[in-house]
Amino acid sequence: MPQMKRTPLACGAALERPFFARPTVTVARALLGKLIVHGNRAGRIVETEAYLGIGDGAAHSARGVTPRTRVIFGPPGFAYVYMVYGMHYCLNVVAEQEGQAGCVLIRAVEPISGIALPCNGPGKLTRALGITMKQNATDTTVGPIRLFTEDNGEVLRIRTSPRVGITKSSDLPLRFFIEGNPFVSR
DNA sequence: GCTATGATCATA
DNA sequence: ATGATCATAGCA
Repeated sequence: MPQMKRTPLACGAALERPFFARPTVTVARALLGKLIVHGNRAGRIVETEAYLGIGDGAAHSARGVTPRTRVIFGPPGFAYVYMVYGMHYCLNVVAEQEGQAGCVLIRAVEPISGIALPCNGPGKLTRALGITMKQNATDTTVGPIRLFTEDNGEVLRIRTSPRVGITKSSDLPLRFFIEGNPFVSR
């Protein structure tokens, strides 16, 4: 614990709509190091994955609008939550302009406050933050899940790799994480 | 209606 | 490597 000293909680500005209205990969990288807050629980995003639209076989949005994927085609900055394997929830943040598919899976966060469970995996972090389908399709700029910059001009070392746990389009380098961070998954 | 398939995780 | 467990999507 002593070796990972950080400024107490330099919570900066809330992320606004234009932050999310950018290419999905840009948003996926930009979300690293940002703070995510739900109720009294807060963490720092250390690992993300980009899921594109048509053409990305691994993305839920690959085959167009369905009841489930509707939010991914909606306004940027909204939360897309879904259940995987019948027992875990995954949290995404919608990117791109409204009408364009694209979202960013939050894969791991570093606990900052109010967190009592491991956060090094997409299913674990939703559990630790108390996120369920109730938060699906909520607006992160005004809703229960909020995102903030962390005001400590630290320059992040970002690494890239293929996405985890998928079978289609598994060669694309769309996973991003903070190099050396101990809270990255696996 | 029926079935296959997971953007996972814990256990062994 | 395997099992838990269920919403979604595609098809009949």
